[in-house]
Amino acid sequence: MDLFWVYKQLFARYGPQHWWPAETPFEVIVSAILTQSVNWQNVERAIENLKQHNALTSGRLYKLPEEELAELIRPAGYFRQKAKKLKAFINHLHLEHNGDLSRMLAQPMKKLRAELLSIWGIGPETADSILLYAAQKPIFVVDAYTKRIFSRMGLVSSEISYDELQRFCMAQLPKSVKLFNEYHALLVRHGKEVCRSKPCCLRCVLARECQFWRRNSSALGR
DNA sequence: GGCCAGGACACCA
DNA sequence: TGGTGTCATGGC
Repeated sequence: MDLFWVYKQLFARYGPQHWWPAETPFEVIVSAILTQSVNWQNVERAIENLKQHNALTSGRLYKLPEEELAELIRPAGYFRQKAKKLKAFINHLHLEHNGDLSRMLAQPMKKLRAELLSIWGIGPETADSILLYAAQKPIFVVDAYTKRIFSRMGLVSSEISYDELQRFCMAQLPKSVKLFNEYHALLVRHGKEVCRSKPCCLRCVLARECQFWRRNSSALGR
């Protein structure tokens, strides 16, 4: 079994996901930070608050006091921490790139990734989401769903690190922005919808490839 | 009322 | 390098 086969199954089942659900690269970055460990619906409320207060531009966020920002993003959870994280990013953008996001995102992928990871509050997944969905760089975004689905299928250990899983995925897929965009979105869709509980394989399009299904197929009535 | 959601960081050994 | 606690809201 290869990862491209898995992709084709997911795409056949769910179709295009049209990610990232945001209107501008800046909105991608803000929502990528807001969505850390939180339901997307909560992020949408926070984004809506920012829009209503006309605060969803780097210039406006730069001037907005951290306490006010925290109140606006309260629905997204961890709102004090996330206000700090957003401020850390905005301050970096203004200090290092004079507020010019396009210039920042135009850098080579490796350099930009290192720069993003150096900003407080941006870890590997957030950095890669920004690289892929805001900067259109060909990098595979790993998240909890990726690890859960692939380890449940027996492809990797559930103990695998972020970097190892990313290398595993990128080693067997063409380096395509379009593919990586859709693949990550499909894994999230599948993870949310089906592969949440352990005996997911009763409804899972990947059932026959899934180690859990193979171990329990008789008990599952197949 | 408990559990979980599209993580990251601080602190410790 | 790895384990644990912390950050916090909202839906089910």
